Amino acid sequence: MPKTEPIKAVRGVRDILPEERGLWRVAEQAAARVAHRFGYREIETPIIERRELIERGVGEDSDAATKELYRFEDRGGRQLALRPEATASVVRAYFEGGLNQGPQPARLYLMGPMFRYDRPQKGRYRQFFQFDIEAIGGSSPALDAEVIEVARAWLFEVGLKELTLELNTIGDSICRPAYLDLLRAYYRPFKSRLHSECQHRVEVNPLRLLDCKVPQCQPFKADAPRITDHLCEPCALAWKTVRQLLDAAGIEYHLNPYLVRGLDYYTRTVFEFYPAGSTGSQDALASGGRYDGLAAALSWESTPGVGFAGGLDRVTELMATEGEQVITEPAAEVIVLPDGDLVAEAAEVARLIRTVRSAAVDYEPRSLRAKMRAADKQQAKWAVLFSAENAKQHKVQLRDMRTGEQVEVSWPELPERLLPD
RNA sequence: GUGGCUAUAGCUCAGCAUGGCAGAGCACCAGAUUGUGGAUCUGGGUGUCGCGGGUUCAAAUCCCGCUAGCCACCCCA
Repeated sequence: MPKTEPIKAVRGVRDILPEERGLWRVAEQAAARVAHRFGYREIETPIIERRELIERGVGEDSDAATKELYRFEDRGGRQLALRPEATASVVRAYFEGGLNQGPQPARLYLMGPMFRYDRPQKGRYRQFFQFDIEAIGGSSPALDAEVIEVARAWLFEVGLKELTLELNTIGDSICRPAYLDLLRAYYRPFKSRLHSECQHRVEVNPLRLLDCKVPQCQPFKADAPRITDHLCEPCALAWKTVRQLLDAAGIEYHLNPYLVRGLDYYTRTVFEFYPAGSTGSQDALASGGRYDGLAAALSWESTPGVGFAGGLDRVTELMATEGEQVITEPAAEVIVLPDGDLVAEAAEVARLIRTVRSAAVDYEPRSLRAKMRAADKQQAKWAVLFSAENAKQHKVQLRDMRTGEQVEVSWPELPERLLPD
């Protein structure tokens, strides 16, 4: 048979191997614990959705929709997409599942894979995992602060305490249009001195001018009008309340007037958590904000909401570099090493042991020495070995791998001898 | 989508400038130990040199294309 190229994983995705999986479980369990502590209930939504939901959910002109979306047509000709984030799906499920009829707000959390077709590098994958929190059906600024507190509590819980919280508000549909006009008016005279994309932004999406990182566009930022000076009364009050609540909770934050969301239905609070000292935007561990216009953009009844998405890939990466130690339990506590081809007996012995402890059988046709070495490598706590003679008498040699002590035990005695302390 | 760096054993990497038998350490396998792990010693290379083409008597080495990883952009978790 001609040798052909072995089949590898597709670009930008990866396996979480057993050794690494323990660390992930720590991050996931912390997320679930924190979510429950704040009264959030778990929800799961499909990773495939109608393309429209996704496109309208992330903004049809956004990068996420135009160049990063995994889209495909199914066998029935339906236009589908892999979700690049969870919020639109959760909002859809909130209405479809009747959660809008229950107590408000609905506090929901979700964990799962998201997909974006962008160029892979460390901390950025085409399939990545998010911990997602959404509080839908409530407009209180207290929920904004709560969601930020949940994000922080999670990061704290997994040992990431050196954090920077960037915070801003972007107003709402009442006050933002007027502010955008001011911003446009301010930038128009400089338009020719901006880089090409920003020239376009002046008319189309002036908010994005504020977080442009191209050097030639920087000089104009400092004197640009700030949204915080042009908020309508309700937005100003909400903005003040959020900050007061964060202060009261002892949560430090850094006001960043250049932190924006480029989409119309994002409103008021926006925030991002970074590891302390980080500069790159690709290091964001969690980010979120309020999206009072999203439900309407999806053609559901207008409903406020706020939430965040945290990146499991980046969080576990950081946990590992911060030296988070995860005790890896042995795959099996007891390893049964039969002599020769005493397969049926070995299986029976293992079955008896499994009433009290995990047990695996070494069926490989190799020397006892090799099997012992393998048992040692797997950090088994006990080895159970027996010869044909032992098997006939329903006896085994029970060896404590830590002390090297070895005793002869009859089959019926095994569970008792191996009882967990 | 743009620019740059990289790709040799399971892992970390040397070899490449100046073409000439594919290497080291760790890991792995076997034995010493007459079937009982860890320590030690001995032996074993387990490889389409990322893939495809080109130049050459000869290519891991030089040239071209592709793929993948990493880095900086774009953007995001």
